[in-house]
Amino acid sequence: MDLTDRPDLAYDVFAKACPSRGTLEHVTGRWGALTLGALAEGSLRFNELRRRVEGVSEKMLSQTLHALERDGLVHREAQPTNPPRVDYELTPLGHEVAGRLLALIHFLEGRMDEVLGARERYDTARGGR
Amino acid sequence: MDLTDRPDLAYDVFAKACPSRGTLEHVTGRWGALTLGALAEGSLRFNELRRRVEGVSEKMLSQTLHALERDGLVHREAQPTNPPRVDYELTPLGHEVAGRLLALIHFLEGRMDEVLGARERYDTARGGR
DNA sequence: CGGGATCCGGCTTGATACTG
DNA sequence: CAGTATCAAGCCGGATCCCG
Repeated sequence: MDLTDRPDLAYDVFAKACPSRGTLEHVTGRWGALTLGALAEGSLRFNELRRRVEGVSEKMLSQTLHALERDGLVHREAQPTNPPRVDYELTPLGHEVAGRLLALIHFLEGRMDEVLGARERYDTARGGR
Repeated sequence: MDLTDRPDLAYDVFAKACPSRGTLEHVTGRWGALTLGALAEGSLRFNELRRRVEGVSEKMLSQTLHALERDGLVHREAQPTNPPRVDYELTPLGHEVAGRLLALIHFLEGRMDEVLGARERYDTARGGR
């Protein structure tokens, strides 16, 4: 596949002003990737997500969920009970995206020893500085 | 697959302090993803990369390449000629990562009309604000 | 519980200039 | 060509307070 020769492609992520670049960043961003990964198992409530995605703040989780909902990858289901209950789940499109994302994540997790080995070699080669 | 039940997994990206999270960010980050995508076609020189990845600054490209090289995903081949010539290419591990990344990118590019449609619906539903 | 609004410090980013 | 150094700006992200 030749990436330089796709004249028919409407949304080329390599183009500066293309909206696909923005969506890619929502999906692969620091919290977007982990949020999608967490929701791939099934629907979760706000604080369940917060616990699953270690280190995320309320603010960033909220922000991330809004972006993903706006892009049509996540569905928000609010029940007007008291206390309120809100469930987040992937849309069909979100599931397809999450599947490809998890393929990448799981591959990386399985090869981390190679990555860590490369890091050590790189660091010792370039001396302690 | 149940992500909550992987007790044997050494590098769980959902864990806060896990090095896999850092590597995932190098790979999926704003410039990391595009750099790996560009190199998936074949080796490129510094300024070729800079032109291919629209909008990246010299500094960020340099920084991105260092991180990817350190993680063992990119190989740097410098020839001590004058003027200097440096080629960057993916390692075998880098190719596997880039393949999975491109699967995600191409999928998103092909579904951008759905995403854009969802955005419009979201925006008009929530009034002009 | 499920968020929104605000403040604020610091890391990241992007120009610009400089070097080999 | 292939970068590094420097610096100002701004956006990200955390903390906090608030509300329904």
